[in-house]
Amino acid sequence: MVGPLVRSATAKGAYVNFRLDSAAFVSATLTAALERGSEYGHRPVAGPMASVEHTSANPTGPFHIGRVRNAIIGDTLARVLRAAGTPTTTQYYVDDMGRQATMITWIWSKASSEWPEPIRRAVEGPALTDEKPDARLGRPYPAVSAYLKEDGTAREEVAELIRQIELGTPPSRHRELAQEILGGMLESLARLHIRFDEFVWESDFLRDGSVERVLERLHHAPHAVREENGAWAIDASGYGLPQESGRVVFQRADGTSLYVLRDVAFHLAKFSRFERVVDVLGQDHRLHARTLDALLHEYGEPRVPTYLIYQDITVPEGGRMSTRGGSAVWLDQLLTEAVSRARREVLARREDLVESDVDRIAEAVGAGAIRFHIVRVAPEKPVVFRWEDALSFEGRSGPFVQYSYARAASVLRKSGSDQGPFAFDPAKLTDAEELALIRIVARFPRVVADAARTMHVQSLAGFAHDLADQFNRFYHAVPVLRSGEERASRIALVAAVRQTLGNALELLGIPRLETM
RNA sequence: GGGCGCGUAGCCUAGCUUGGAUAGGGCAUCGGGUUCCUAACCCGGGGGUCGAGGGUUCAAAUCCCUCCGCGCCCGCCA
Repeated sequence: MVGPLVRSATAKGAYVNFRLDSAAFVSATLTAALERGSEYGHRPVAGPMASVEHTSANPTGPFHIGRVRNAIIGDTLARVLRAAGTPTTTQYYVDDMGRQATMITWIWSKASSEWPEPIRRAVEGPALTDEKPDARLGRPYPAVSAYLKEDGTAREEVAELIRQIELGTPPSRHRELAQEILGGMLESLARLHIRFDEFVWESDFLRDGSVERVLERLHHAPHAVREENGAWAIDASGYGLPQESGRVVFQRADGTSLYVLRDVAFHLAKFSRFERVVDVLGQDHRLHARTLDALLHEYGEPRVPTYLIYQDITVPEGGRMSTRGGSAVWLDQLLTEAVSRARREVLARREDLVESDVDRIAEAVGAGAIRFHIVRVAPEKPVVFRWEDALSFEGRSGPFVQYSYARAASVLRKSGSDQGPFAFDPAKLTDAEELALIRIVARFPRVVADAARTMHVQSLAGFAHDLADQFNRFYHAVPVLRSGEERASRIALVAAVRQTLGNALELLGIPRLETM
């Protein structure tokens, strides 16, 4: 039991207490953090590849923050997996085949003078041209959706477009419209430092024949049944699925494919490239996930994806965020609000900054506040959106962590040896606040590995807060630059904290600020 | 009705997978701290039947059962 780091082990009641060799522990921790630098807490990249599919929102309009929860959880997970040594590809599944995207094409295929009156009325308002494409092109969407419920002729027009898409002859502007809207959506996510490695278009699985191949095999699956009207289904009674019919239809009577069938094709493609396949899904997709598992099993694919399910973000009045109900809080709106508030905070305490620095800091703080606010809560917990919580810059928040990082950076700047080398003597780091701080720094690699294994991305936020919190205590209790013979060692400790805090912020996708 | 998820101080939340020491934080509240390395900070106080009940165990927020409340889903939609 006793080794290089353990000085003694004693039994106490039901516990064994280990006493660490403090100097060796301090030395090992600081050396690791300082020498490994941006790789501290990471493991070498090796081994099986992973795919993380997240966000995948229909290209029909701007993000509301309910959808953004998916993006933030997924992006953080991908970062954590990579840090834990798993080569990870993020995938955005673009649904260009469903009614949603088709409704957009339907309305924009008409000159606005031909738009049905209720839709035209709904989008009347200030000039639309300076809006982002997702906002501009997505504007009629809620009205179109409502209109189709009332108007059978329009519904039939949309159905005809869907058939054309299925046949591989989509309306001319179909994909371009989706692409343009998606571009606007991604612009917003980029402000949260969320980007994707791949965009997978649903229609591609039809075009390349993989849906057809899946179909051939599924027709001969163990529990495949043909309905009287010609539709194909799986008798899912053995899978414990709650469908009232007991069946999962995967091909319509007219021979066209259903979403879950295309998703089977997508996942087979994933399994051919990735060892670990993770889907980040809202809780409303739980049943879809189980259905997909059942179909993969019927197909003969032994693997199933790992699902990271998150609960909806609701509004205080109750209910999910709804575009139609007008209860949605848009990401762009939230960003604008967060950044302008951050700007006020910066201006209130800094008079020495040039305008461009104020803007840059405000943008980083606003984005940091939003990301942290979402990721700090376990995905399976429901979240009620409240402005005052989302815009909190104090306590357990992104800006608090960013501030602590900037504070450490400031100390190092003033130390005159910002970039090191950092020499330390463990015998000089004996204060209780110092040791507490070092213990948290030492935890980081474990936190990253555990988060990757359990997909508990919220623990990264917890760690970042704990480290920032203890650093602030240390900062108040222990002088660094004004200290005597401990000075060099304390500077090294601050450097190790800056590095670790910076690495944690990187995993959270929150910008590091050298000053704020 | 069935399936799945959630329930921890006034509010928000960690811990639950792998059961262990006085259940950690944050917001709010009350009281303090700035001639000194960034006060987006720090120190201190008050505030808890871990939804309820039962069970397993030397030991339960954590595992099992029942119940209650809330959410989601149960389409030839996506």
